[in-house]
Amino acid sequence: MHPNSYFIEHIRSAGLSPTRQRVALAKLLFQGENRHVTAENLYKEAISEKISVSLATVYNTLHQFTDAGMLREITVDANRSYFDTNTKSHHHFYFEKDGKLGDIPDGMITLGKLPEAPQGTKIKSVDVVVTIAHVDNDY
Amino acid sequence: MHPNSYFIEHIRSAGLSPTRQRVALAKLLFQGENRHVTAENLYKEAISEKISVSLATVYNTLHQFTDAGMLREITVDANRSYFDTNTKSHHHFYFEKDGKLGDIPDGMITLGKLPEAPQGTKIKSVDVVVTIAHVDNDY
DNA sequence: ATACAATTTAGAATGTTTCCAAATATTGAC
DNA sequence: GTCAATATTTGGAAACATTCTAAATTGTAT
Repeated sequence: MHPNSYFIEHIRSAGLSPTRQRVALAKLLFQGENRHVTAENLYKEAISEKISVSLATVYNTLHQFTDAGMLREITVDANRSYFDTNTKSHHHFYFEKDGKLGDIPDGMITLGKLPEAPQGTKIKSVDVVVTIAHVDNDY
Repeated sequence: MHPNSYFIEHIRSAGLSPTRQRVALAKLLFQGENRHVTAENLYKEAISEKISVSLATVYNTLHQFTDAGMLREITVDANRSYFDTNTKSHHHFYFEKDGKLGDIPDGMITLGKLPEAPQGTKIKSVDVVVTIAHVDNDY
């Protein structure tokens, strides 16, 4: 059996052709633990693993995977987009110092009742971000 | 009494000199209702009100006001920073279609117990963003 | 294999934000 | 008020993430 068939299947079932670069990126993203990546750092990782792919393709692929529900886009910082391989609804720590994201285990935050969405609209997402900063010794 | 003395005082008490442009921007921001602005749209508003100020100064001023606790920066979109004149802890709707923010009235969302911040760090903020999208008629 | 369609690519373009060094304004001392 | 010292403002350049574009390459169905 092809060593990549799992990833190829994953991509196919999202309605995308399993191209060389999509398969390679899917391997980086979906083998192993859940991950939080930015386009730039996934691109650098690919390059350092000798995967020949362009930055534009990394952007395209991240968006295609997101549209296909394989990734979830997370907004925690006004200057960068993060993509989370865990698409189940959950919340995030954002460690300002190093720009890293962490998952908040399910159940650790409980949201109360949500307001209704106005007519003709729907709630697309509810995101909770707990931003963690260093303590400044303000004595 | 100087018509701007309220704003001048506000700026002084934040430890900033009340320059022409800071006073003018403070008037736009703090007279009337609470507001959600981006640097770009505050800049355009200032220009259309014949306030002579540069975009760089708008950015500087928004950050200085934020550092001084007069504004709160809100991250809802990966491409733009929003600043909220309401610095009390509260949450937001984000209307994707037109890039506008709305406040979620206090009490409409109740957060359960929060996790502890790791050693040497503290929770800087907890932001809840409810993103509102248009309903696509997927029939 | 071939042909048509989809994807990838490098580089240009865009949009937001920050940086810079020069010009201007503000402040505090007299 | 004037002056010198300091802080602020400014336009333009630079930085950065992201999107766009049109040409080249690859994938797919036959």
